[in-house]
Amino acid sequence: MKHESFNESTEMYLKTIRELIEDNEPVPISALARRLEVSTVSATEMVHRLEDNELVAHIPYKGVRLTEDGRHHAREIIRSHRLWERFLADYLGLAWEKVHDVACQLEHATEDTVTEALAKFLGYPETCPHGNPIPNTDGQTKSIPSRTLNEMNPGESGVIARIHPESALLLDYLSAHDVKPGRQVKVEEIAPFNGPIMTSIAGKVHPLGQEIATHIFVNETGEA
Amino acid sequence: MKHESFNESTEMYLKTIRELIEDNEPVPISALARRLEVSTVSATEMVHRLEDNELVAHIPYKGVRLTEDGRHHAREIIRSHRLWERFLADYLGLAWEKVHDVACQLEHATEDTVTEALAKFLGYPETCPHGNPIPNTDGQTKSIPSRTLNEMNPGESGVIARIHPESALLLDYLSAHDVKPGRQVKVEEIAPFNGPIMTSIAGKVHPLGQEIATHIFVNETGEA
DNA sequence: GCATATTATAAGGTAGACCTTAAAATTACT
DNA sequence: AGTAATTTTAAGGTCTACCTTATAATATGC
Repeated sequence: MKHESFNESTEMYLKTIRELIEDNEPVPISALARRLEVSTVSATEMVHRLEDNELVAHIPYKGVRLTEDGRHHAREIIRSHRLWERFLADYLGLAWEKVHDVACQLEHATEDTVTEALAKFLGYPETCPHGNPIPNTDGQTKSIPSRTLNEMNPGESGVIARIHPESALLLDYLSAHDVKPGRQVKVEEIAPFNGPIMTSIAGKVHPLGQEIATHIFVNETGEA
Repeated sequence: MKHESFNESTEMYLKTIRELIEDNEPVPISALARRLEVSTVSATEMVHRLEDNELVAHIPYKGVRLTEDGRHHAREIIRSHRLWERFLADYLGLAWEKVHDVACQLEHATEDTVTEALAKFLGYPETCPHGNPIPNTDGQTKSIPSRTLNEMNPGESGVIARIHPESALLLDYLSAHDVKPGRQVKVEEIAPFNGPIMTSIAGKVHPLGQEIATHIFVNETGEA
């Protein structure tokens, strides 16, 4: 396992690929490009560079997979990111919805030894403030069994477990509507034609769009 | 006072210029280039870019001065750097000689609001672990009245106050020889022809080169 | 005052990470 | 099987921050 350090772009791609992986399917370059807000041509170019560095494997017309090396680096970046988020929220008192952006900068400025020291200082927390698991050094990520809000049916309720993937815009919106891990949520009604999901959170009713709902993971507690 | 954010190169130049200022004299581009380890041509190009952004004023054949804006940014970076050093040393337990390099990365990933929160968390420390003053928000930097070791005469002694400017190589060397702020130091003898300065620190005799000595600031406590 | 440094400018080049437009290859749908 | 959509490749461009080599301008020391 090499311990090279890569630049910010490389790290962003690796991290994003890992965030977009679902069921071990290769991640389409178009999905990558969308998330990173670059053209597909640029993303393709970059994927070639990542291939040269043996960080990803590209299956034409299918997508990219992380190599062992790539997975390792992605994990370290995500680990660093989520640990910094904990620090920023718990020790510096920065707002829940702001820590993500700051951690996005800090994650690239942190080598493994520092990440380790930070983890120790924080007492090896298991999740970031948005509920996402902090991978440990040996690659174990505590999987959280939960469904996304858009998969739930009217009448079902649960507890918000995590927001994923995060973005400043999303977190700002959710924060303003009091949607945070730990909150009890109930699906009241789903409007037709992919309309908003009417949810009640802390006594109030919030209409949440379908796309937003895919970012909200809920631990079900039963029907009501 | 604008609150733009600049890239790492820009910040490194501003910081370096501020570190090289002495007696308000303009900093020669050659000195800048040497410290940043780039060619004088590259440094000149970059200085032109900084001029375009109104961060520095260049006096041909003399050197560069920071503008009001440039000074402000340089101060914020140095503030952030030294606060991170305190955090890394005091809370994460990283080695005295290692924190500089790590802080060099973190400083560029930190916006002013985070620097503020960090300062508060740390209890507004006045110096970094290497003894350098942490500038406060309104531009005040506690000046430390001290001489560099190479200006001292045989027989004089004092307490090491600060190491400046810092670099990984220098700090590693000094750490290995137990040269740190707080240590009592006495100049025993100065070898001729710019030879080493024989100093006694904590009972042991250390020969220190002239160049290294210019980085060691001492508060005199009298002669002996 | 003149030769020697030092400093500045000019010219041409590289690498990384983007961009656009356009054409070719492949996959997916009916 | 054929068309439409997606994906990839190609070509040409931009910007930043570097590089080298070479020449011009200014300073400094004797």
